[in-house]
Amino acid sequence: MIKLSKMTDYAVVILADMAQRNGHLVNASALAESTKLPEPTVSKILKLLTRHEIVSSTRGMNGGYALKKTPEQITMALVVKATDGPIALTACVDESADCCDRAQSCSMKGKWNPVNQAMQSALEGVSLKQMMGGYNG
Amino acid sequence: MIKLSKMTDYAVVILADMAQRNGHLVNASALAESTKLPEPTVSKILKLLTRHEIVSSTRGMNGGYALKKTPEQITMALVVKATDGPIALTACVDESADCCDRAQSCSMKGKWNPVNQAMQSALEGVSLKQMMGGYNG
DNA sequence: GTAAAACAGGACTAATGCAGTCCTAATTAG
DNA sequence: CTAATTAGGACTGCATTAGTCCTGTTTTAC
Repeated sequence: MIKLSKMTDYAVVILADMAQRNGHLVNASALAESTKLPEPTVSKILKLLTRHEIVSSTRGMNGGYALKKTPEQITMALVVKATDGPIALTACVDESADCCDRAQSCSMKGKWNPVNQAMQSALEGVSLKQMMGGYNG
Repeated sequence: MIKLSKMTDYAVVILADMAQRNGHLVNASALAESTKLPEPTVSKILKLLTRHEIVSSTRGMNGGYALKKTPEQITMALVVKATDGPIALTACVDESADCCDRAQSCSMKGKWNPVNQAMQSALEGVSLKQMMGGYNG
């Protein structure tokens, strides 16, 4: 089964939780407790989300995290990119790519683009807000 | 990176090769040579494709494989299902699913459906023929 | 009828990648 | 200066996947 990593799954749960907090700072351990996920894992994910500017972080005592975008602006494409890396179903994303050791003979070289793009569009079409639909804390 | 398995990748290469042969039977070892892929692997993939009725097989001496559908009819969704199993980005495909050990507390339970469906549509929208575009053996 | 060619199915092994944890450094409030 | 908190990265163990191989079944040729 094509699947996204648990990291992405967790990231969505964490972001949904943060979205309930109206921009207030929350630290990693509070989020871990609230989501029932292990703290080191939550921490790791928050770092990834921070690097990709989906959440903002504040260091030091009384520091923590907050959403940097609205739930409408946070698409699954963004989250997947942050936790799983670039969205592409194969390494062969363009004609020139050194996709595999069979590149010379591979007749499919560069032909995966339509699939990768369809995939990316699909993920851009779903926002955090949509995924939270019906949820009322 | 979200990615499909190498099996799916190989499957497309194999199917594209078969599509060049105008319905003639080809055996596994000939396909292995033609695609430069290892024979046992090619064989394994052909068995999967046969079970999912994408190719037909003929046993016995002078047996082999042939496409059972036209390149237009063979969508990426079909191929992925044959080689990777059901198309779903998470195990949490519906409200009732016993998706994980945190099902009770998971606020995202059942919310992945839009993403899974968007994904499936994306893969159904790309056919083998499209991927072979521009290829002239 | 026997042997050879080819597919069917499944068991096994090795390697890869990911989840998860932990440690050290940097930053800020008090 | 000390405590709280994030930043970054290294390390380990587990799970999944790729890949191979073996045994059985079917069909054709002689």
